[in-house]
Amino acid sequence: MSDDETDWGASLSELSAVGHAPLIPPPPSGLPRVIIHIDLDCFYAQVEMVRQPALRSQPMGVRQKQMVITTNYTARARGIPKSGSVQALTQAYPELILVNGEDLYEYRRFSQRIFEVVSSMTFAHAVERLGMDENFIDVTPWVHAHLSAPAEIDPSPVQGHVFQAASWDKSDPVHRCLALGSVLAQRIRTRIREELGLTSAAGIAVNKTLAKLVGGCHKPDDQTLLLPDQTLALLQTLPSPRSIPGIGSATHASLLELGIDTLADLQAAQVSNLAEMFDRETAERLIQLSQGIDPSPVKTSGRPQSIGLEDRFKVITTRDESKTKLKWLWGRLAQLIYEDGRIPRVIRVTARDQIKERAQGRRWLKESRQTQIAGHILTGLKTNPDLPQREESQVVDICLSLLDKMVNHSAPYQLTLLGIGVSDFPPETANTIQNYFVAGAKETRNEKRQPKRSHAAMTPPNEEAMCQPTPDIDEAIRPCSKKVKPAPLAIPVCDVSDIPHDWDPEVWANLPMDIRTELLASQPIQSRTNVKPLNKKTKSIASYFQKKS
DNA sequence: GTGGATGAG
DNA sequence: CATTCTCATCCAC
Repeated sequence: MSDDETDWGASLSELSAVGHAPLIPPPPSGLPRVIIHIDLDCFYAQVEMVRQPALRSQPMGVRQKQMVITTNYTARARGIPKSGSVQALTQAYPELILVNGEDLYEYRRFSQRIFEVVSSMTFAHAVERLGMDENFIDVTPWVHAHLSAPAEIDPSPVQGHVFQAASWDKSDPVHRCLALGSVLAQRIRTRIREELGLTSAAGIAVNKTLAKLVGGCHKPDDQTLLLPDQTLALLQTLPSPRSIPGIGSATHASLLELGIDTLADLQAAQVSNLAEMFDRETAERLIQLSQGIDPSPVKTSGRPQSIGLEDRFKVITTRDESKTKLKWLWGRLAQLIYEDGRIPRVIRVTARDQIKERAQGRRWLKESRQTQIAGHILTGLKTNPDLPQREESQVVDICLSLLDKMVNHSAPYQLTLLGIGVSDFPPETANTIQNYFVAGAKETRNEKRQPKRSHAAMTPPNEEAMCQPTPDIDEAIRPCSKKVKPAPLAIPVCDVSDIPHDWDPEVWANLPMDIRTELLASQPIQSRTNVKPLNKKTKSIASYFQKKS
């Protein structure tokens, strides 16, 4: 037990990745990983403020049905909570302006653009999305490359806060690594603000869990660095094991059953203590997480594996109402599939039946049914956001037949949720580098489409019949619902110092992200700072856009 | 492959 | 506590 109280146990395990060989990427010569976690401040509210700048000075929140899911910092400065029920908040704070955020369309777009900005600045490094507004970035290679610059010339000042700064040692190479990470984090956040007008918070640490946790120390619009030797100090500030990302309500409940109430209890636990409720691997992971040890790699997020829409409502009791709702959902989903550009092979319908829930004594009971969908039905979405009439009714009929598997229309039921989702996209073979450079092959690439129209103005069908209409509070300040489209995002030019010197930055900047990633991935890391001969594989492609000198 | 459980924001 | 509207992962079947 005494070894758990020394505060360098965690950092040691991080430094030498022994014991986690299968999970960890090859450890960079004794130095720690450097992970940045970027978290947008009250994301939905910020997006709405960008779309409507007049909202900036107002206490404002974003509403979905009867829930206020986030408020802006103007509201929070007045003591308004981050979230709550519409009822409670509007009663206590009549000045609070609410914007409807049930349609995630714009948030999705901003989220994609944030990912693009981050990816464009971090080159071939892994960027992993978490939800709409968070990104993990493994910047270890960049840090490594810049660490080799003479330390005396570049003392690499820290950007932002250092958690418990007293133990800062500028000559410690581990501290220097993290300091470099903080410099990059600051640049990334600045770029997100410049390009998109959004502020964010960041955490810099040796793994994902710690980066995320420490990033919460200074919000909004600021960043915090965690030194490995302050890991336990940070963890001691957490009120409960539930505060650890990865320990959700179910795991927390299981821990409580085992008599593990506090984080200290979990830190001191043995795998054998947890064996009743968890398998060995999970038990080990939970104990490690409680000690700030997290070997999980930052995974590169690709395109989504599924796209879905759900709508909750007061109640639906007939097949006809369901059909109307499904038609409306499908119309919106078709637009999203069109913009994605890939044709899914599976379609899924989700439903929630209050009567079934009560019968089974459950608080929530979501059911879903899925089926393969014949290729020819959806191919129209490759070129058009709307399907031909025939195909559209085929899709709606398929959805209804899936619904029929869940609800018995000859017995009473009360649906309170319907959703449609698609998945099983064919693997993307069109994005290979060969394909891109083959003459005339450009059109075969799976380019992301420009959105044609916004669905923000679309309202659910028969909404008045199916649910109590909620007064549009935001209409009060937005009498003319002017569609504010965010300016198209130009992929920013990289820092010249960060790409090989003989590559033309302008050409580089105009290359699609996947091509850049492929090129840099094939590029030895040292060549970003030192000139090295191109290897054979890269040469032929790289020569296409080398500076003509 | 299907559908539910869990966890994330 | 879940509320809302998602998306990913894991796992029994």
